Amino acid sequence: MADIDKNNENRKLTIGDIADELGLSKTTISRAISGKGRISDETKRRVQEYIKEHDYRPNLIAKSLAESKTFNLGVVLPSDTNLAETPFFQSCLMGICEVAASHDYDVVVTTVTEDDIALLKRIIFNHKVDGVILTRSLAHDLPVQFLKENKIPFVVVGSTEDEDVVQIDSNHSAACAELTSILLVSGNENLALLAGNQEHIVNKNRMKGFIEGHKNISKKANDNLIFTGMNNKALIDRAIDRIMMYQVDCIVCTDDLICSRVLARLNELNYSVPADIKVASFYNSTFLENHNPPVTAININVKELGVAAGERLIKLIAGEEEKQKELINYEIVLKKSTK
Amino acid sequence: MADIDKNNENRKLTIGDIADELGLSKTTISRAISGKGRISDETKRRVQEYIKEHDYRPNLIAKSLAESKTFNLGVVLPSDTNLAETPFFQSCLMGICEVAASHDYDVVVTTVTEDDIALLKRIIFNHKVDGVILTRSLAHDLPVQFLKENKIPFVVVGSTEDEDVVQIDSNHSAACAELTSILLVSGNENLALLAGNQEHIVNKNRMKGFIEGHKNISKKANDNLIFTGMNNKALIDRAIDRIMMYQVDCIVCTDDLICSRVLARLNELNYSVPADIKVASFYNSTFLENHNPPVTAININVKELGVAAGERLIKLIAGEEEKQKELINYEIVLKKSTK
DNA sequence: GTGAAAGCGCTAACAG
DNA sequence: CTGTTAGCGCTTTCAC
Repeated sequence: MADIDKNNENRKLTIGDIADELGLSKTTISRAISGKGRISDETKRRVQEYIKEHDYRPNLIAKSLAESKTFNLGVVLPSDTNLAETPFFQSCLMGICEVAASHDYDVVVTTVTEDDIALLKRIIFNHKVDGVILTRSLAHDLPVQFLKENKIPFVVVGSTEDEDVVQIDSNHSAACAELTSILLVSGNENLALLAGNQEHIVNKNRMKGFIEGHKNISKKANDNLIFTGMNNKALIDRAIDRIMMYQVDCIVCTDDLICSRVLARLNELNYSVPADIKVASFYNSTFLENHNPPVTAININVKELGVAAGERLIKLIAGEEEKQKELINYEIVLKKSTK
Repeated sequence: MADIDKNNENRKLTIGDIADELGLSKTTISRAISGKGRISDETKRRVQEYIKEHDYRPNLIAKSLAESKTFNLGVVLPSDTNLAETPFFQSCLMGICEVAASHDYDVVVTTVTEDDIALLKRIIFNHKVDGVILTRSLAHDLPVQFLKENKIPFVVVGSTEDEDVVQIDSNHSAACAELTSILLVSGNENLALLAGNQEHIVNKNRMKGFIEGHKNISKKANDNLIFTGMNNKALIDRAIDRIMMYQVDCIVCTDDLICSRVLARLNELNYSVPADIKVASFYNSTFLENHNPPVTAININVKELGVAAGERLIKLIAGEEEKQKELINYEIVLKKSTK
């Protein structure tokens, strides 16, 4: 008989069970839960009491199917090896998880490389997510192109030239310009820049800031002292050799990874910071803070970036359009490495 | 008429559409796709050809509902702040994503803190995942307790005393014992240990290894030189002051975060490594490799750990039981910091 | 070898 | 204010 099933302790409680138990219809139960549609306070109360008491948990899968919504946000992390070393993505993810949960969403993560977005395609074609957050921005951005083509709501943490794309970023070029100007007016005649992969928009913007920081005080950056594509130890070491042949006062790095190698190399060569040469970074990290001497850098609250991205995506999914670009604050932290 | 709907370009192709189009039943299409049940090679071929041609994507949500399976693995990341700085979790996650995708699973992440597992409860009660991977192991482990009570398949990356729990880890105590012995027999009389939070099983095991490393060569670790709970700068600095009053030859740290602070502090105090004092770490990182001098440490392939965990969980979900504990290899890397 | 029909648990017109 | 009914897209008995 049917009761056998219903009495089975392992069986999860459904909306139908509650309906039977309370002598109501499934619709009414559904309404009591969602609050949609008209329903008397009395029945609503009865239903909600029953739910509390019996610890009912709605089946989100069923809801998903009925509403064609997954209540999942997709987060795309780069799996290009060197990037896994950056705490940036992790902090950002934490922020996203936090907002997601507070809006009753969950987070599905997937990885891509610069030229392989198969795993992103997977979660889209399998209908696993309602929208996507990209955690970096590239010059030739496959994910952006793909998501636009497929009309999937998405936001990017970072900046792009593409005006239709919703972007959440800190104002890297402004921040870098500001720090650069500060360095220049505080007695540093010649700055050298060690910049990362120019395929990454963030690095481009930081370099732009470096150049603007010069312009802002009517100087011109020395092209011979700008090194791009500093992806590995060997390249950085070679750049430093070149730099030390000029009258450079301060080495500026676009990120903490480059900076960390720069500091190690200077140490190896027995140069002392800041006595022999100063060092600053456009991206802060605990390592740079812990370093001796502590390193001047630009601080951004990455988790907040994730939170903002999550909130925007959820609004986008709900169909609420807003301004396309959102900037979060930064902070310039002057430390001993440039004093 | 019904055709209006069917001709709608935006509508996703369903199993029913294919059935109509090919003059077959939904059942047959389903069988052709899954390979389950009897079906003629000819029809199977026809269906698969149609699918390729029209780029059909099955709706996993519907499949989930029908099979009561989500095809999602839950990954629990700690959101206790200091841990976000560790690339460990990120690398581990990359590994999990990789296996997941290769087995047609996706990855849902959540966060917990030492004493708040509300977000883990969320994904379980909402039926968002078929199983869970815990990425750290605590002495008083709320997630483990909760998952056991609710009979959810799960594996932990790390070790626990609880024998029923499926564990994937590297053999920390053995590795640490080995490194400790090596240090002792190569001329270091007195070793000091700076250990992290003992609530984390991994730190306990590393400390155990440190002590065993002494025993193995018939020595005894000096209790006065073992410092636990080294969670912050101030505590570490104070420990170092104490250490420098003894005849310590080498400072051993349980992880790279502690080690990074140790190196910075020694530098501040104008001690030179390895001339004045040697330094080693039980956990390697790019920072320690990039440091000058490079730091002796224990290397483990974290991504591999994630891969193993993912594979085990997928088997567990499929109902395949296996041995409870799995150890992956480690490697001891001797560098200049202890020479 | 194939199909009809029921069902997974929920939502959403449409009636009353 | 509440119930009836159909449906989301797929799987799975059970017949034929």
